[in-house]
Amino acid sequence: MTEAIDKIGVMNIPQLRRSFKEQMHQAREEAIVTAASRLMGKKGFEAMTVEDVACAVGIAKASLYKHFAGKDELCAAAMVQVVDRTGRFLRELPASLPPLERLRALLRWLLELQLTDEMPLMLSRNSGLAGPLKACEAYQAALRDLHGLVIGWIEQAQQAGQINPALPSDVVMCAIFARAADPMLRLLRDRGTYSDAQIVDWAVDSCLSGLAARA
Amino acid sequence: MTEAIDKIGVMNIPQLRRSFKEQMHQAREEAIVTAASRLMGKKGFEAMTVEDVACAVGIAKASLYKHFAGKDELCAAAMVQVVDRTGRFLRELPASLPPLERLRALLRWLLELQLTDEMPLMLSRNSGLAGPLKACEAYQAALRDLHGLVIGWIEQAQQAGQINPALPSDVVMCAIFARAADPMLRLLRDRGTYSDAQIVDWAVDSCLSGLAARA
DNA sequence: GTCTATACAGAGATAGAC
DNA sequence: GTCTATCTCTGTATAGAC
Repeated sequence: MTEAIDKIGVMNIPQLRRSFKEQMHQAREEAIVTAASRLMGKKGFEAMTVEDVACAVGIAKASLYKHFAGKDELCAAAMVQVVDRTGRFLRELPASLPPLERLRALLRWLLELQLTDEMPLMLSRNSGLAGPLKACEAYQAALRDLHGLVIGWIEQAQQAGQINPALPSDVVMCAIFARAADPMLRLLRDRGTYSDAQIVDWAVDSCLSGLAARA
Repeated sequence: MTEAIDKIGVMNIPQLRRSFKEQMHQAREEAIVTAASRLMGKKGFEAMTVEDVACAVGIAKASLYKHFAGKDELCAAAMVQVVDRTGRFLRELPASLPPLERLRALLRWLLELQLTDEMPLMLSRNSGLAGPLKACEAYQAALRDLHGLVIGWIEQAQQAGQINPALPSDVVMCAIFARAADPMLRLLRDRGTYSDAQIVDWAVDSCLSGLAARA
């Protein structure tokens, strides 16, 4: 009996422990990326420091470098995460939702990401992360994936006469994705007169109306 | 005779030389601000260094500090300059131009500033200059001035049934000014498929259509 | 893998001679 | 007012003990 247990132990525990360690490792990495994402959303890529992230997670700066080669890689991982989350959100939309409503849902998602100070999907102009991100294959692939999805909906909405068919579909796509870093939200919020919900409504509405088919 | 000349000399030359010096001083400051403006447009506030600016002007970094107390003040001056230039442009529009066309001209101006890599009128999200700029009275005053002008045109266009009267005029204003830092331009330009002129046309058009009165 | 301590680099700002 | 040389601080990244 004890032999049997020992055997199980010998056979399995090392594997279990290894798996456990890996889970811990991955959990820690996720915590780091999430913290980086939040800080980047609040302060921007340049202003956020690696130390900030380490503090937020509760580890030492040097430990962080065991997980990520540097600030660029860490932030690129954060960008990949937000693109992936967006992709998941889009794929979970009810199958019954018509293309135009999918686009509206995407717009709202992008704007809310920005307003809640999370990592916006789009880098703002002149971000120092733009270069490293161009070289990050994981990011580029995730983005291409999103683009394919969205372009499809746009073309359907154009065929349905809801989106201006005179606009190339990639122009429409850029117009929508650009809202993720639209300064309008901050401008309006800083006025202090309107609620966040109201601001998002206006932004969604004016964007889609601008792309709608004309009479 | 020599006495007379001397007298003129004594009386006027000091004044002339002083005026000359002041002109030089002002010209140098303008050159500095202009260089800062360009560099800030290209690289952004954080990435641009004071040394960059000094090099571009052809002076030493320390000399620059005789003109401006620091980087913040220098960049604030650059922002004031671009706001002032925009104000001049708007006031020079032909008196016959109807309000909606004035707004269109403003939009085009803002977008072209951005595309030509000059200092955009709007800071992009999370710029480190945002704080200092809030404290800069000259900037705030210049901006208020612009706002008053533009709000007036918007209300006229609303009364003429061209701009959606359901939108508060300051919301329309924010929507327009935000285009100055709209990431859409960069996104489209990076695709490499369209000309700058085409891009600006689409951006102007989709923005104004989004704000137009609905059927 | 985590920590403390430190090296290294870049950029803002200043000192002091001319 | 301009210059060269320097200070100082901050932030990325690494060394080395445990």
